[in-house]
Amino acid sequence: MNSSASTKERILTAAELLFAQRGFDGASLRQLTAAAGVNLAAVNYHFGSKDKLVEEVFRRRLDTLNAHRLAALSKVAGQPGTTLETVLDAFIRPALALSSDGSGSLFMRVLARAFAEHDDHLRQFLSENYGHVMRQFTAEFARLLPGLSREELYWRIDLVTGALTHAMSGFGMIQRKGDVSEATHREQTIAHLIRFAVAGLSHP
Amino acid sequence: MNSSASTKERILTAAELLFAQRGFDGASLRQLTAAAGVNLAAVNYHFGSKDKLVEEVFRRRLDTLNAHRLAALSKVAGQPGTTLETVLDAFIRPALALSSDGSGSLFMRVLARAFAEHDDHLRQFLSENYGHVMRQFTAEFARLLPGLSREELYWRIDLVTGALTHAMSGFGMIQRKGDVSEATHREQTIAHLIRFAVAGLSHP
DNA sequence: CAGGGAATCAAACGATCGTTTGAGCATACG
DNA sequence: CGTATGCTCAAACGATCGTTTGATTCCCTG
Repeated sequence: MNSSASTKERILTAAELLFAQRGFDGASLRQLTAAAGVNLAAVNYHFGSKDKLVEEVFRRRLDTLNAHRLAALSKVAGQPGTTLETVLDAFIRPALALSSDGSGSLFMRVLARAFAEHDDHLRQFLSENYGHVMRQFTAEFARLLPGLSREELYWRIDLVTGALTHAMSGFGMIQRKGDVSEATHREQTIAHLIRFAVAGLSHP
Repeated sequence: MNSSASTKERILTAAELLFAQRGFDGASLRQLTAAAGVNLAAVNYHFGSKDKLVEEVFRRRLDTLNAHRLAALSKVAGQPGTTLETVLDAFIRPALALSSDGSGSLFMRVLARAFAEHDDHLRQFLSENYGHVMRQFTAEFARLLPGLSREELYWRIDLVTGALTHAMSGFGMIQRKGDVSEATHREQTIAHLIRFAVAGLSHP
């Protein structure tokens, strides 16, 4: 573990890794603090409790990830030339950039876990703090797909979200062919996901 | 809890509910046996260990679910009039029938959990025992989509699987409009999922 | 009716969990 | 220099975990 970073940062990085590997319950504070090279009591000292640590793991990544998403969305939302592709790009690209980062490459896996676990407390935390992001994207999808009923739109967004979350949680796991660069691979993946999402959202 | 069923059956039913609600680690054998109305030691007596119980929870549902899927697939696979829709129907309909059963309505949620948790032991168990099912469906998809490369096909199947797993894990949660019957609602959902999957698999 | 294997039971096992404690250390400020 | 303040540390807390034990009850069969 990086011994130059601060204790809080080392704990967050080790927690992200272990939460991705073993889940929130499965990763103990003793494994976690040992991997981070800090004392066991450091978690409760710096974060208050294990639950607060979990929230902070999400906050560290989602604050900037969703800020990037909204920044990209604001550049295209409501504009005349905007298409489904450009809106989906605003949603997908920041997530895959984070996954390619090396630093945050495991976070999408953690997010997929929280997505599958129907834990009420965690869902409420995510909804309260980041629900407005999905709401803004949904509004733009509704504008670009005027033929769909509200119910039909929610259905399709739910399905697309499930597919993207699942796919992005595995990004970085699959070995890419040696003759393409990381950037090229990412662009191809983004194109894949966008085409799939467009087909799922806009089929007749 | 149903006190007329056998102890093993009562344990499996209570385990399915609690695994869906709290996860495999989160549900303790004490909560589980209390909910089932059986003694704490009954789990280790009848199943050997908690891990074996988890496997049995999957086996009880997946044996019949996948048998139904393969039976439906064998009726259409390779036939001249077969389309993507009929193959997807063979895959989706048995799962939603199980979800509508009342008895097994929570199992798809458990399956979605196992899907998100990248637990090696559980994945190996599922792959060894039920991997041939997805292999047969994949072969039929490949036959119906000759224009796609193997890599492209795997990509799309992975995305569709993620979407369907996510959607079916929430089936039964959403309140349906009061004027449609359970059967009608299920048919509409199947139609929804099939159309989405067809669009995701076959877009140009 | 008697005997015996299957099933259930309360109780306890050692291990591990998240959390708390209080002493010890460092660094900065008067 | 003395002393606050922020942080780290080993150790222990009570609770809960999965599992095991040995006695007891149940039920079928001869």
